[in-house]
Amino acid sequence: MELTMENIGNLHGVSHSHQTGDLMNSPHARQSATHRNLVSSHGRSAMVSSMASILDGAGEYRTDHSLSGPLHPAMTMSCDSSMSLSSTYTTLTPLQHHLPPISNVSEKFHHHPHPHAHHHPAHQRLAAGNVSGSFTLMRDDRGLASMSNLYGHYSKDLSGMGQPLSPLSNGLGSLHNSQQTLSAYGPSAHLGNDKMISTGGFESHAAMLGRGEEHLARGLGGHGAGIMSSLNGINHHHHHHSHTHSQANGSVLSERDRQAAGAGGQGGGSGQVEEINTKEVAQRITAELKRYSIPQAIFAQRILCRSQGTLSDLLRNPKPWSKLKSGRETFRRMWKWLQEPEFQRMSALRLAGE
DNA sequence: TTGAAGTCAATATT
DNA sequence: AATATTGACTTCAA
Repeated sequence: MELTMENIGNLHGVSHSHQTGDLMNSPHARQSATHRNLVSSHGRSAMVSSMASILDGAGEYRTDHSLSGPLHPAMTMSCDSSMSLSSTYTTLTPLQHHLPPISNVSEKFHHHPHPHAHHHPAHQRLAAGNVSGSFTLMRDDRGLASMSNLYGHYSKDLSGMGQPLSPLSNGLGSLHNSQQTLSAYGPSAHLGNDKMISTGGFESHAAMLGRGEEHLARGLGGHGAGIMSSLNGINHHHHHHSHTHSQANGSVLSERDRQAAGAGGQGGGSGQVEEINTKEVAQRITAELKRYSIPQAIFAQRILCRSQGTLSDLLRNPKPWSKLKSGRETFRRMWKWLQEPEFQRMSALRLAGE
């Protein structure tokens, strides 16, 4: 999917070279010539295999993409290059399907066509049928719960919240989500920037699209303050960076970009073409990782398909969107992850790693 | 050819 | 154990 987005994004910009570039980048292609290549390859194979299982007929799919065009969803697929070919039908799949308009929530799960029913696909299934709000929450909860099994640490967070399970806990669970929302607050203040994809304006869209979670959390706003403070705290603490970024704030982006957005704009936009407030995303990712005790290495590898060192650097010294080239893809992934409901995030972490 | 952007893998720190 | 830093290396665009 992301490819799709990428392509679209790049369209107005440069030509094909770009998209291919991205594709090539992530995988192993990079340092091919070197000896390292060998080394990297091993990790690669693992990924590939897992991917294959996820996408079941991956191989076929590629060749035959025309058929499955619409179905392969924006799901949590990991890195891999399989889609390079799929770029064909790019324009059509707006990534929208990712956020089904309420009624079709169940569809979402289709994408998860994994052949092996091995684990506990159960929770997903259950979750499916429902529509917005409250149900979404339920799903989340389940997701988390299941996750906790896999990752010991996750549970800790839950316990910390004080309410393991119970209907109410659902509410709370999503609540802590709100931290994201709150962050929206922060940046806007700093940057005074409006058009970033960051939580602000975008969020409403998301909500409209049927993504109950976020707006819901937002509604609860009350504690936002508390969380907020924590974020800010982080900011302040880290004053020690020796880096000389001209852009301490990070994101001063452009006014003119929005035209681009508008142009491409179709309302649906789950926002792929938009610019991302890298600083904010970095903060939020950092916060989430901490919250769930997800090590950078895991996140980097499974969600971003990057190394721990890379992630660490991106998190600490995010470059402004306007200065990014292919590196945008990485931030898009982070952003996308942030946009997903808990259970999906977790499953993504899980899937890529098995 | 050169330089910037991105990464990785190894290594240093915490 | 997790995160931070760094040197090497590729790719892309002047």
